[in-house]
Amino acid sequence: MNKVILIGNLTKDPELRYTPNGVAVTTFTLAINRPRTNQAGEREADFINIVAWQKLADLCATYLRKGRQAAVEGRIQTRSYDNKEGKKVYVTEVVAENVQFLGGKGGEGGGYDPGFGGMKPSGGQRDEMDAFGDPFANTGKPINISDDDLPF
Amino acid sequence: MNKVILIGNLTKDPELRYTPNGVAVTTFTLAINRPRTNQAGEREADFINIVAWQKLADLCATYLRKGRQAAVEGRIQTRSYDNKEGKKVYVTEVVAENVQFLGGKGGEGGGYDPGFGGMKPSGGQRDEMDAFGDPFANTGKPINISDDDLPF
Amino acid sequence: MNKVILIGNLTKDPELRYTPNGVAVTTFTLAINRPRTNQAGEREADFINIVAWQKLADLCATYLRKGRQAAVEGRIQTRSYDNKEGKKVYVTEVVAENVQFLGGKGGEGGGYDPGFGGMKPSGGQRDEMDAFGDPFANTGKPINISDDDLPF
Amino acid sequence: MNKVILIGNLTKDPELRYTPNGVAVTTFTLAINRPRTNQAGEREADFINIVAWQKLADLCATYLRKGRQAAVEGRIQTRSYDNKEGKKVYVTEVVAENVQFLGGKGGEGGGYDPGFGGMKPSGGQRDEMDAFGDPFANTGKPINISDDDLPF
DNA sequence: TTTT
DNA sequence: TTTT
Repeated sequence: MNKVILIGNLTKDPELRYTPNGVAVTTFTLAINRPRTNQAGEREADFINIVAWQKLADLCATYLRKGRQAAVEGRIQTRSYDNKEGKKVYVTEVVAENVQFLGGKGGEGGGYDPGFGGMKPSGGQRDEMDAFGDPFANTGKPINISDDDLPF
Repeated sequence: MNKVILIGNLTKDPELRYTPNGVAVTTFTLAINRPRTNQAGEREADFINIVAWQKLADLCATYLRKGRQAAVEGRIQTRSYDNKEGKKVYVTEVVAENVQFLGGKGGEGGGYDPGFGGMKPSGGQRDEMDAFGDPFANTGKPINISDDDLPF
Repeated sequence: MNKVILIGNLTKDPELRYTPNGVAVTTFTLAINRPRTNQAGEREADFINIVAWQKLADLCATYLRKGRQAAVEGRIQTRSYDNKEGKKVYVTEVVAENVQFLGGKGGEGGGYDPGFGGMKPSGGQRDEMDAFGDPFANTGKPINISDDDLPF
Repeated sequence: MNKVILIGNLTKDPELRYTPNGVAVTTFTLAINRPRTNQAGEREADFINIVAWQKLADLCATYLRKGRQAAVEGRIQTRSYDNKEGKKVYVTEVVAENVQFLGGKGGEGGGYDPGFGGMKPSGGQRDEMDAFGDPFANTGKPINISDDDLPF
């Protein structure tokens, strides 16, 4: 059993990308305020990285924005990848299995314009992107997720 | 809301240590098998680091051993600390709020002998340890947990 | 382990009452829409009864209203009581341990006026109520909760 | 969101039955000890009814027995049916989505012999049972579950 | 109607 | 007896 349930607010707009095989992945971070203040009397938060795949990736990219509140059900996942120095980096994140969009404290709200990074490639576009060598090139920010990481 | 529920098996014996102020902390890792095999047809597991504090730290150190099965209820926590190169390292772990010891696939079972590293310092011993300069010295393995990290 | 996490909307205003000993209890029902339609193609909901005690009872009575959305963390409880025909009635409900008030799709919103039923009795008032014979009399709707049911 | 996670022990052997259309349903009750004693100093337990369907119903009927320990993940469901006096009866139960069989404190253990009530009807047998008028007749204990209650 |  |  590996169950996680979180309610928090997005620290930034979600980022939708595609694996080399064209599978949609969106990532975002939830800020969750701790119930108690720390010893210095300050409110702290945990910042938890979330990964959503496929149809759920599309929904998150469409409906979530910075500041919005969401409930995420999923599981904790540990991965490792080799960074540019060839050193193994260990990552812990939550793979979303279900996301509920809540009323939220707002964010800048408004329409949905994912820009280029969020554009869902059709089959043709996807091929072109693959030809590009780097399917993550559209955002400039690799997330070190490959098709080996597909959780299905 | 930040809720985690895990059932898994310990990868190693738990490690009980003390903060400079003498607060008990035990850490261990749960291996949780993924329900599905990956694309190569292999069974994979997630390895999740758990931290327990105070009385729960003592219980975990007493009753858990490598291979034993446990159910952990807690919350995900993100921390950062500066490593020896002065670089910020980000850590994600689960702070246990409740642990249930399950029948488990065994482990080597048997008595409880934590050795020196697991010895609970009395007030006097604790003072001596503090005088030692490094309360983590007893294990030789700092876990980069300080009294600032107390979750209570 | 007995953990429940729910997000839903209140079917009615919460009801705040007091046990004979003057302990605050509030009850309400969450409607939670099922993810899938049934075989007839209709959307269905589950209606789950929640009980909150003491300070949490007060908070729920203050901040929740019909239609508002809330996240409830708690545990399932089974109780039985004898109805007026002397027959044992079995009840399953969720005892709230934590409630988060979400933005919600509205409700009629607005100010907080619990009326008499929600008035927290001071010590003196409480005595008078006890003298009344039935501490639930203020609502006219006994909920068959006694001081034996206190979960603490 | 409607999530339940339980770890408890079966009060009796599970009961496997079939809907009129031949869908497997197994029901059992988990006893979950409360963490604290009540005001009289006694240990109490909650008794929670679980329903599993289809393949999971078969697995539960095969692997669970009175006394065995199990972890159940699922959701709370409310149903109503009309009893023999034509009165609406409200039922709250947990629909299992995943069940993990734990080591458990035993039960009488041993082989698997479901007897007649647990016999999975082949297509032909199922037809005969349907012809019987009451698919629940094999146990003599209707559970008031019909094909309308299928959660899929 | 209850389990360890 | 039900909510959005």
